[in-house]
Amino acid sequence: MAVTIKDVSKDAAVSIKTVSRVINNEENVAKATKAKVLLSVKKLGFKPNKSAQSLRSKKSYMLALLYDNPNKSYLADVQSGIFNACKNTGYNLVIQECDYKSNELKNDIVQFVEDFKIDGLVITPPLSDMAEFLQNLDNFQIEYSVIAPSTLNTESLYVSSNDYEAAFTLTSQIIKHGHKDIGFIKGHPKHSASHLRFNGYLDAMKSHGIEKNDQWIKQGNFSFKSGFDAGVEIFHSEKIPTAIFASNDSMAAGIMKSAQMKGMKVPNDLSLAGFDDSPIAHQIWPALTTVKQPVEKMAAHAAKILIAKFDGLAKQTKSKEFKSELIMRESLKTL
Amino acid sequence: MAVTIKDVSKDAAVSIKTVSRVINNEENVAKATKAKVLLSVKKLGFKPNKSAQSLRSKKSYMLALLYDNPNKSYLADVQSGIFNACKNTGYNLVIQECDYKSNELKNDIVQFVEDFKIDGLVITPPLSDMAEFLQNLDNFQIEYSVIAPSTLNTESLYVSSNDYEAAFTLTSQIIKHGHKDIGFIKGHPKHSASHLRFNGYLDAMKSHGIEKNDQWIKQGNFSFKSGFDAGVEIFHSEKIPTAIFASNDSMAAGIMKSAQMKGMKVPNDLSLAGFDDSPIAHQIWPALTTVKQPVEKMAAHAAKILIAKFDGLAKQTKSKEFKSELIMRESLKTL
DNA sequence: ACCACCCTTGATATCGTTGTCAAAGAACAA
DNA sequence: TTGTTCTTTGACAACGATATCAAGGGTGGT
Repeated sequence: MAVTIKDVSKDAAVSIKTVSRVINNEENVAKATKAKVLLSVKKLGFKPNKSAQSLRSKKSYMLALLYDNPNKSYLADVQSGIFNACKNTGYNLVIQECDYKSNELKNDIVQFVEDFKIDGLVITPPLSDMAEFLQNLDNFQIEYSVIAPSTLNTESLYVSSNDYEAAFTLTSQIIKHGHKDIGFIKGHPKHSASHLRFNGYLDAMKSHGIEKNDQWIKQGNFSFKSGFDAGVEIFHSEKIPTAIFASNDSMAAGIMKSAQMKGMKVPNDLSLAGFDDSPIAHQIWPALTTVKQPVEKMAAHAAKILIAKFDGLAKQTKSKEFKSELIMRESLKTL
Repeated sequence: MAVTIKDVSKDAAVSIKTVSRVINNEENVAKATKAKVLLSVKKLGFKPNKSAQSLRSKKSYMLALLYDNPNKSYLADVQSGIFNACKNTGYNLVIQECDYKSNELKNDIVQFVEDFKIDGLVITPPLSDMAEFLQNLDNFQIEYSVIAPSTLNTESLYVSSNDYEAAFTLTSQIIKHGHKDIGFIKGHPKHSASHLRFNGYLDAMKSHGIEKNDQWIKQGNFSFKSGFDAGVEIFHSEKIPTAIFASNDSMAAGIMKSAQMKGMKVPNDLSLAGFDDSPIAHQIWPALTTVKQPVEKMAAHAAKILIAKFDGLAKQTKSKEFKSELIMRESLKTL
């Protein structure tokens, strides 16, 4: 049989309530008592029973990851970040796939949270960009933290990245490599990152005094296929750009495929840049110049600020912006 | 306040124990009583409180996925399969990363299962191939089901795939395309799938009366880099094969990169085949001929047989072998 | 010396289920 | 009819924590 709070209380010669106070870090426990209890806890190897705690305290000690994102590698990184953050905190993670287009989404999620008594949600794009959806969570007093939201509400918990800045820098780099004819593939329109990256590109072009060419700017949706299709279209134009910046690596890989199928050589005939540093970025040849975001760290932090709030340590762990890193690889060539 | 068993018992005018019997599908409840209770359950929207059930019955209603596998897309498929299987069963999934090389692995996992009161484990390669590890779980009476184990113990719960057969078929296809000089890249030696696939290749070669060439057979470990390195080595040989079959897609992509860097064209100068149908297989150009395993279905089934056992329905859901499917794409060309 | 107040502690109720065990009723055999 | 067995049901304890509330002891002010 496992060690219970009762065993500890006997061993430490205090009441069970006192043990409870110690393990919950409550105030008003004499230092000596606390030490005595902690000793017994350690000696007996006591671990509180989650079910009992949960039953009595109405907390589930469960976070849920909400996603509607086909990018497996992104998702895997997010998950792994959250799992690491949960380790040794007593919190656990459950994963919930959603359909951001569903009309029932709002209600489904509220139902889900209530059914499983989820303590808090970690929300990924594009759900993190749906203001009405988040508002609904607020109305039901559901706790959540968002990854890369579009509007930085200072009251809510979030982690963000510097997409605009990174896109600006990368575009500037492309320009510095001598390119002027630079195409752009936009990401999924529901993701705020798409707009941030696009604006970074636009502003970099403008600030270097380079005209954009709308024939080379295509709408994609972050999928390989949308990149491929955009490539096919662009290569049908009368004039072809010397470089294309795609808002993520999958689309850049799609463009590369369409270029190679046309007999064009990357980077000799066409320079390419992506975004995200997904595995695909270095598993194709030539490898993609791209921007690496600390996705795992961001996800971990998103979980941490939630947990900190639950444990009453909100002051220590706050919302935060993370910096991305430019990764120069073979797909970008000096003209 | 949520609806409890007490509310239901009042509404149905029976004791709480009877309600408990109904929701747990126990025997010896009169048909009429059962109907009455189910009606109230539905009417009030009663859902049993997990924590209370768990506390009293000593079950956690949690499965854990054990893995030590760097392949994110494989893992994502496995996860998603298990999640689907868990849906509406009341079971939940937690994920546990392990280090298969660790000496403490055995003890760590036992500890983990006891700490979290995990009801059962779903075990993926290469952990599923470690006989001693599985034996240890048996000793501690920990329930588990394995995905693609090396030795098919009829007593244990497992799902397997026909790796040998698929590798045999694919190799035969390559031969039918006119190739005789066929290289092979072996997978991670600790994965039983590696040996099955290799044997499928060897036997297909033999049965078509084709000599293997050991210079073209390299040891890999399923990683992109190991494929790349193997390619570099092979392309240094005096004679170069006309086709290479890599035990997974990542390695095939690695070979493709090394070939392209050498200026070779795939499939004109070299045909390639992979295994797994990972996303990368169709995100490179030319797209890879490969073998698609129903990973998600397999994982779902692995979870199902576990859950069936817990719910006393072991007879209905049994261990099973799944068939893979050959996917012909551009990377394989007729000589 | 006395009282008020705060800090610390514990006895006991409680969360929402399932387990135990016994009782009531039905069914069957003699 | 009577006793035996089986089916169905319910009263109450128990799981292992936290919540409530009251009591004991120390401190400081008067």
